[in-house]
Amino acid sequence: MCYGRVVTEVATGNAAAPGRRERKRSQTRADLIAAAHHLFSEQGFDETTTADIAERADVSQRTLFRHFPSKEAVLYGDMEGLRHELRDALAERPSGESIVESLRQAMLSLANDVEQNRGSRLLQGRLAAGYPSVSAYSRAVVQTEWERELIEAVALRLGVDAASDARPEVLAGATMSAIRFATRQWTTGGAKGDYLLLILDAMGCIDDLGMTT
Amino acid sequence: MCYGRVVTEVATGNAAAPGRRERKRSQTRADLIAAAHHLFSEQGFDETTTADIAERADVSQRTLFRHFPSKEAVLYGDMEGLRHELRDALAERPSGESIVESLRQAMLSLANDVEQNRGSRLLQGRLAAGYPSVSAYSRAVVQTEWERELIEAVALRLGVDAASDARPEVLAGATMSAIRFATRQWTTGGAKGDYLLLILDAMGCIDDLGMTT
DNA sequence: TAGAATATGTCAGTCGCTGACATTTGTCAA
DNA sequence: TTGACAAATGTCAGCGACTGACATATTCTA
Repeated sequence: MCYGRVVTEVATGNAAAPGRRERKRSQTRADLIAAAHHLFSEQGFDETTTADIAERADVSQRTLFRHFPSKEAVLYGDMEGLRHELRDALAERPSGESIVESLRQAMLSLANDVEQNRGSRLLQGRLAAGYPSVSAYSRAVVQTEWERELIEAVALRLGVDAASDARPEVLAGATMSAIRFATRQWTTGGAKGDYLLLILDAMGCIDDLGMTT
Repeated sequence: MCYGRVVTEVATGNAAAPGRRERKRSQTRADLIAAAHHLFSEQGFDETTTADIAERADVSQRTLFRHFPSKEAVLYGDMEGLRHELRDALAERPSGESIVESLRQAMLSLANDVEQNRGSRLLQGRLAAGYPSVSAYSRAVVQTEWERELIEAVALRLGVDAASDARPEVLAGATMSAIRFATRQWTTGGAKGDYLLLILDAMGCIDDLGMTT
């Protein structure tokens, strides 16, 4: 069940003037996210119903599901741009650079995002640690999307087909594991440490995975 | 939501005589799995309701949810032992062996299982490819359980704490990616090829991940 | 064989999520 | 400005996964 897609109808070419309609739309979207984050952090994820969220955002429950395909999607609703940032960051790396180094540099996007959205990211991390359904969504949807970006970027750089060559997927998998590890450390540590440092540290072992004892 | 646990109440110490009650219990469990697999392969996953499954297994819907915590869990209900097989296989490897080699050898368990349950594994693979909810469950529950086994085994062998040292998690992540890649190849190829060979092939690149271009 | 333990059925109910239809609101051209 | 079209929203009814509670039946054990 769950996790269905919602057609987000992104800007129709003209990225300059959003217009009142689009402005209102993204406002209710932001309201829903804010309402959800507030309630989740106050009462917990399972303990908050989608009706509660809609109520607090002052829209109907039906409207919530027009903006988000699932309750979990509202929680992660403020991570939209991150995927593209990741993609762009990867695309901008010089092709002369080693791939692992490119991946490392791309992690700056993540670190940047975490720094600018501390509260939200911490909430997401804590809920993922405490609620199986949130953890499942994070793994199965959010992280899988990022992984796909990594895979495609690596495949492009290696000049191979990701469907027939395992290397992109395996390298991306190792990187995602490093991200998970770092994120967990950051979350359980109360978001005090330097996220970027944690990631780079975790990624350090990729260079000599094969040599592991 | 979903994916809650069910207390499976495994054998009460005495592994010899299951007794009629336990026999009946595991029989209805098997019936449910068989019914589900049949209906899933005939009509698809989303198109089959838990009421349908219960009906076909000739039990009440409530009973289904006493045996399995979710519809997805019924689909993967015949994968119980695999996790422990994996663990045992890993525990039995000599500590002198390189860890990657141990992981490779442990993959024999998976390959064995796939060989002995072709139909079921192929169905699971196809449904995971076709239904987001199945794919999500596979990633978030099944694969995550396996990964945890790998992590613990590697941590033990390295003599490090998996909570503070990233290497076990990163190596396990790379391995899981190789498994995913191999499984996808096997599934889309119609389950014709040698699964073990596909896994070993995919794992081949782990040795020199850091050197990638 | 009595009594405890467990498995099952039944029923009512919650909650996530969706389709259908009517209403409002923003947009854009005449 | 107005009038028509498109998109956003509200309302309502309903499906389906999943759960708690209680009664009943079956199995185990002393």
